[in-house]
Amino acid sequence: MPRLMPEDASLLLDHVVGDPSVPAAAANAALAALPFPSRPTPRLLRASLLRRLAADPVSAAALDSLQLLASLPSSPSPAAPAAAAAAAAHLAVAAYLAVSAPDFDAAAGALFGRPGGRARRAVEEGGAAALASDEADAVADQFEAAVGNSFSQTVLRGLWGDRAAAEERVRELLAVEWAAIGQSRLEMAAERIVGDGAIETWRAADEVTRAKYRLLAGEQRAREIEGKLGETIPQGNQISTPEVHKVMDALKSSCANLHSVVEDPLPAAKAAADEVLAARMDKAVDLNAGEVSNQPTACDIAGPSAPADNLDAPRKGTAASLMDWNPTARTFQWEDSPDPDGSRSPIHRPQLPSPRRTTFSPLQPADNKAKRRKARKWCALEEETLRKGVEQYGNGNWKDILTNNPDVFIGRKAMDLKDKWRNMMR
DNA sequence: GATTGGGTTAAAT
DNA sequence: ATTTAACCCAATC
Repeated sequence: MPRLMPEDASLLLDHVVGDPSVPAAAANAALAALPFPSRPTPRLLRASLLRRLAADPVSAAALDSLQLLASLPSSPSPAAPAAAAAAAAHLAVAAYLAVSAPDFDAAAGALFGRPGGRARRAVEEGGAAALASDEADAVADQFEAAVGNSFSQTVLRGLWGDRAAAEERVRELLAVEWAAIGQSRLEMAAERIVGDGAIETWRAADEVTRAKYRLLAGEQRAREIEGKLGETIPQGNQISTPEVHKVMDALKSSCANLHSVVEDPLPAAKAAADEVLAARMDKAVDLNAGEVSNQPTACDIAGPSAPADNLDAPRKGTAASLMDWNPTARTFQWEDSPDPDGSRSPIHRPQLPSPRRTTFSPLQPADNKAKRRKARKWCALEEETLRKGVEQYGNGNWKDILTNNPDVFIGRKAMDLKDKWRNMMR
C-alpha cells in the first residue's frame, strides 16, 4: 500500500469537507487526521470557511470568515442570490457586533468608521464586490453617524440587536453556498471515467489504464461503455484465476461500501437550493397577496420581493404598525422602547435614513405551480439521527429534531421527518 | 406556525 | 401490475 501523499490528502479533504451531507464532526475528524494541503483547492478552502461559519456564525471571527469568503474567486456561477445573501449576512453580523459591544462608540468606529473600519472597507469600492451595496453603504453611514449619539444608538440596537436574526442571515448564506459548491475533484474524475465523459476518456486510455477503469466502473457499466466504444472486450487479455476473482470481488465490495458511506452531495445541495429559492418566492407571493387582494394572477407581476426583508427591525409583538396598511412605508419600532405604552407621538422618532433595498427577482416568477420536490432517498445517517431525535425530543417534535440537526437533515422539512418515521415504524 | 391523517407520485420490485 | 417510500395537501390544534 503506497503512503498517503499530500495530493491524496488534498483530494480526500476536498471531497469530504466539501460535502454538505457530511456532518461537522466527521469533517473535523478528517481535517484533524489529514495534513491540511499547503495549496488547498478553492472548494476545500470555501468549505472550510463555511464550516467555520456554521460552528460560530455571529462573532468577530465570523466576520473575518465572511470577508474571506467574499474575497475568494466566486463559485462556478457567481449567482446574484449568493451575492445578496453574502452581503446580508456580512452586514447583519457587523451591525450586531457593533450594537452588542459594551462600548458602542469604539466598536462602531472600528467597524464602520472612515476610512479604515473593518466592515466599511469590505463593503466599499475596492472591497469585496459581493459585499458592496447601496444598503451596506447606507448602514455604514448610519453607524458612523451614531457615534456619540445615544438616540441613534437606541434605534440601531432595535434594528440590528437581534442575534438570532443575524445568525439566520448567516445560515441563509450557508445554504446558498453549499448549494453552489459543486462537484469535488474525485466526483469530476468519476464522472470522466464512468459518467457522461466516459467514452472519450476510455478511448484515450491505454490498456493498463483501461483495466483500472473497468474495476472502478464495475462489470456491467464497463461492458456498456466498451460496447459504445464499438470495440469487443478483449477476453484474451483477462487473467482468469480464482485469486484474481477474489481480489476483484474484494475491490468491488469495498467500492460498494464506499458508495454506501459517501453520499452523493448533489441531491442534498440541490434540495437546499430549491428550498432557499422556494422560500424567497413564497415571500414574494405573500407580499403581493397582502397588498393586492382579489388578484389571482398577481404572482405573474414582479412584486416588491426583497430577500433582505428580514433585515428589518425585529418586529415582535402585535402592535399595529404603518407597515400593516402601507407595505412600502417604513417605520422604526424597537423592543427596548423607553415608552412601552406607546404614548409617545411618532413625530419624536429619530429620522435615520431607511436602509435601501435591492429588488430581487426570483427565477421564473410566472411559474406559480409549486412543483413537487424530487424524491431523495434517506441515507443511513439521517435515519439514525431521526431515531436518536425521537428518543431525545420525543415522537412528534419534528421541528425540534430538525432544527437541532441542520447538518444532517439538509433539504428536509419537519413533515418529511414525520413521514419518514411513519415509514420506519411500518 | 407545527403537527397530523389521508392522498398523490414515481421509483423499485 | 403491485408495492413502497418520499412528498404534498388541507384540516386541526
